[in-house]
Amino acid sequence: MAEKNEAMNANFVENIIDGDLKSGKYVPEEIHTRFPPEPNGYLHIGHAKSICLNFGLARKFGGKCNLRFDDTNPTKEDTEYVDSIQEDVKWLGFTWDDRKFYASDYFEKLYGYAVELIKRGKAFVCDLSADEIRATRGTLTEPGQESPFRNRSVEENLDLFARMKAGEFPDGSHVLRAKIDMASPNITMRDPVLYRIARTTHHRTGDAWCIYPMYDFAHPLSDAIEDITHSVCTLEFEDHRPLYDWLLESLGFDAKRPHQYEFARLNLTNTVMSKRKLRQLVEGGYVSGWDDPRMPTISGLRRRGYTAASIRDFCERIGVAKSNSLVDVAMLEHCVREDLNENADRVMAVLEPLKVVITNYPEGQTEYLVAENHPTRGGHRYVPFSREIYIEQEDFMEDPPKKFFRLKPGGEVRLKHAYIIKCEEAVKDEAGNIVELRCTYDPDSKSGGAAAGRKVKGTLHWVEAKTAIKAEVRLYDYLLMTDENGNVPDDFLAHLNPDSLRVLKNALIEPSVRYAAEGTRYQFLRKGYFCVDKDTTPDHLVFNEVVGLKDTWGKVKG
RNA sequence: UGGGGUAUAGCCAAGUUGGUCAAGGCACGGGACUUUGACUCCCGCAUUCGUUGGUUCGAGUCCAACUACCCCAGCCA
Repeated sequence: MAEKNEAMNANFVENIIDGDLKSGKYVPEEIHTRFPPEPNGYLHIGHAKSICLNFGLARKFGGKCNLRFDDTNPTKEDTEYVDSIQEDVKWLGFTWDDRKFYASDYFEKLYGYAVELIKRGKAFVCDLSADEIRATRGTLTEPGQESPFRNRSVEENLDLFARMKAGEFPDGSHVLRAKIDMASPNITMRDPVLYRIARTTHHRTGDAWCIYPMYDFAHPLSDAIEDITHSVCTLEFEDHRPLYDWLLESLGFDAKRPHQYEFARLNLTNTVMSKRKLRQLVEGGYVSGWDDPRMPTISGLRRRGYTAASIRDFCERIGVAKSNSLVDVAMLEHCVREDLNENADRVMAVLEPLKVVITNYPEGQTEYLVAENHPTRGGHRYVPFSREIYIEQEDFMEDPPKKFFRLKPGGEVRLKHAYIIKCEEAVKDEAGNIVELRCTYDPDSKSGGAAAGRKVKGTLHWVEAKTAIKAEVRLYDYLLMTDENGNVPDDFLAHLNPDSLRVLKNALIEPSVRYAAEGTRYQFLRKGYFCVDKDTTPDHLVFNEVVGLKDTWGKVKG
C-alpha cells in the first residue's frame, strides 16, 4: 500500500547524514534524532511531517529517535497534551521504545550546566526588568546596551543564581543571561535570557522549582544529554543556531556534539496550521473540538477516516527542503484515495434516496444477489433485491443534458450487481417534485447470469427498500476558503466555508454494514470513502466522508 | 548602509565535483478500458531553471550585480 517509496529521493538532511557516515564521523547506530513537542496543544499534520522526518531518519539509517517533551514553560503546558501527543505518534506508526524523555527530567543537570557557565564567566544574573531588557536590546539595525549587571563577579553571580533557585526573589526580578555580545547583528546573541523565575506548578516537577530554563538553553543541552547527533527543527530557529553552538562549545562538548539543521514547516491550502488559530476554531465553537473531522489535527484526520499509512505517504511525497511552500491539499486527498481504493471494501449506500418500484418484479419476492467486496482483492457478500428499491436522487433527470449516462424517462440503466431496468414513469407530487420512479426490469440481464452481457451505458448503486438501514452521513468540504494563490487570509475566521459540513439524516445503506465497528472504512460505490464515526450507537449509524471519489462527470456538468 | 534564509512548470520537488539534466509526484488536458462517469493503462504538460551581465568549447550547476518573498527586537517554543 502506501509504503513503496524505496525510489524516493533523499532529502537534504539525509544527504548530510550520509556525509557524516561517509566521513566516518558516525556509524549508523549512532545516528540519533528526536521529536521534541511542547505539550501545550494537539499535534497536527505539520507535526506529522516532523515526526515522519525524525523517526524516519532513525529508521532509515538504523539509529534511534527519542520522544522528548519540551516542557520548560509550566504556564502553558499540561498532561492532557502529553497523553494526546503520545497517542498520535503511536497511531502514526512510530515507537520510541523506552526513550520517552522530558526536558524537565534534566532540570537538575541543566541547573548544573548553568552554574558551570557562570563559573566560566559566560553567564550573569541580571536585575533588569523585562521592560528594561527589551529597551536595552537594541533594534534590528541598532546594537543593544550592556546590562549594568553584566560584570558582576563569578562569586556574586553564583550566590545570586543559587538564591534565585532558593526562591528568595520575586518572579521577574532577576534572570540568568548569557554573556555574549550586545552588538551582535543577530539579536538572539545579545545576552539572551537563559533562566527566569516563575512560581508556577509544573505538570511533572510540581513546586520543586521556581526557576525554569528557556528553550534556547534547555534544547541544545537536552540534545547533548541524549546524545542526539542531528537535531532537526524548523526554519525559524535558524537564527538560534549560533546560540545552540555557542552553548555547547562554551560548556566544552566535543566534536561529536549535536548539530542543528532546519527545514521548512508544512503549509497546506485551505487550512490553518498554527496552534493559536486552531485553538480559536475550537474555542470559538466553529468546530466541534480538536478532533472535528474538518481539523488538520492528527486526531481530526484520524476521526475523519484518514489512515496513518496515507499520512506517512503524504509526508514522504511532499519532501523536505528549506523553501517556504504551500502544498495543495489535493495531494493529501490523493494519498488517502490511493490507500482506501486498495484497502476499503465496497458497499452500496444511497445518500439522498429516490424510491423506485419495479412494476414487473414479483410482489413479495426477495432474492439475494452476489456482490463483490472489492474489484481486485475479491471476497463477496449477498445483497437483497426486491420490487422496491432506492436510488440516488441525482441519478435521475427528467430532462437530462447530453452524455448523461444515468436514468431518464424511457432510458435504461444497469443496477450494480443486479438487473437492467428501464424507466417507464416519473411520479410527481402536487408541487411537481419527483417522488417515485416506476420502472421495469429485464429478467435476463441478471448480473453474472448467462444473458448478463447486454451493455447499457450507465450503472447505478441502489439499496433494497425494506432491508436498508437508515444512517446519518456527514459530508465535508474545506473548513476555510482561500484566495487565488491558495492562501487562507490572516483574518481566517472571515473565510470560514459555510458549507464545510452537510449532515444527511436519511441516507440508506445496505444491511451488511449494520454491525460495522467505529473506524471501519468503506467505499460507498460511486460516491466516496466513508468511515464509521464514534457517535455511532447500536441503533444509529453515523458515517464521516473521508474523501469523495474523483468525479469527471461532476466536472463536465460543472 | 542589521542579520539569517529561500528562489527550478498551477502546486510540491530531484538535479553529486559544470558536459543529452531539465527526474518524479499532485493538479490539469486528451484517449483506451469499465456492471463504480472510480480504479487501471497510454499520451500531453518548463528550448528553460527569479533577473541581468560575466567566465567557459559547454552553466540550473562557477562569478558579479540586482530583484522578490520568508524569519528575527518573548523573562514563548
